Amino acid sequence: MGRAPCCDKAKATGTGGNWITLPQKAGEFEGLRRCGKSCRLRWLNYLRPNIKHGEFSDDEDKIICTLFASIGSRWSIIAAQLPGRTDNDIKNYWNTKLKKKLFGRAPQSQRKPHQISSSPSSTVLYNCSSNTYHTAPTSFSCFEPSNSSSFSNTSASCLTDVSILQPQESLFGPIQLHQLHDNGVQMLAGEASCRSSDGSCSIKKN
DNA sequence: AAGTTGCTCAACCGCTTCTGG
DNA sequence: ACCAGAAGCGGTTGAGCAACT
Repeated sequence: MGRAPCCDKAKATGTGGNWITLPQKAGEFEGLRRCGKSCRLRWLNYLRPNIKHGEFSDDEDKIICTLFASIGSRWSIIAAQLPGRTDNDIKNYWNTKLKKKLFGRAPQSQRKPHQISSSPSSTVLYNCSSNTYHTAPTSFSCFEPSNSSSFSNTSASCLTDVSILQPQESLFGPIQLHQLHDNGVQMLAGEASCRSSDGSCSIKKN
């Protein structure tokens, strides 16, 4: 009954069984005291082959920021765009480093442990020319993958001054991209969308 | 050297989603 | 349509370590 065990799909990568029965089997040999859920998590986040450990690259930063701006804290979807990174990894990276990088930090005396002082704004702006991130009151910036329509291409380049408007209402529907000109005029520059089925995102430039 | 504070990240927890009976 | 049970997901915690005083 129920969903097919994820291990059926994962046999090729080594779990080879049912997460619920795995700790029982392991316990027979090593006295392992873990529930199946913990085993699954440990496998997914740490033991799985091809997991990348270590520093995130600038490209990965950009992709995380862009996807967070457009779909929010859907870490599994964001992780799907970053081969070798896990949702837990990205979540931790966002909470401990990237958020500070984006939103700045309050004086240490005002902070409690494990707390980010400034509440995350729903908007993120990336300045292509200075290669920096900052908050913006009404718009998002986004990146355009250099030569494909998929974010799986990590060598993203900028669409200068392009903003995604009304992101909250457009989680998976098409999001209009507007280009801001020096004289303040906004021109429709393209459309971005994410598919809820597989979490892939794409940008179509006009 | 000892105590305090802050940071990182693996793991936990509880809720949601999915799927076959 | 409903239920049961398993996986999936995201928020949160806390141990261990580093930096600072």
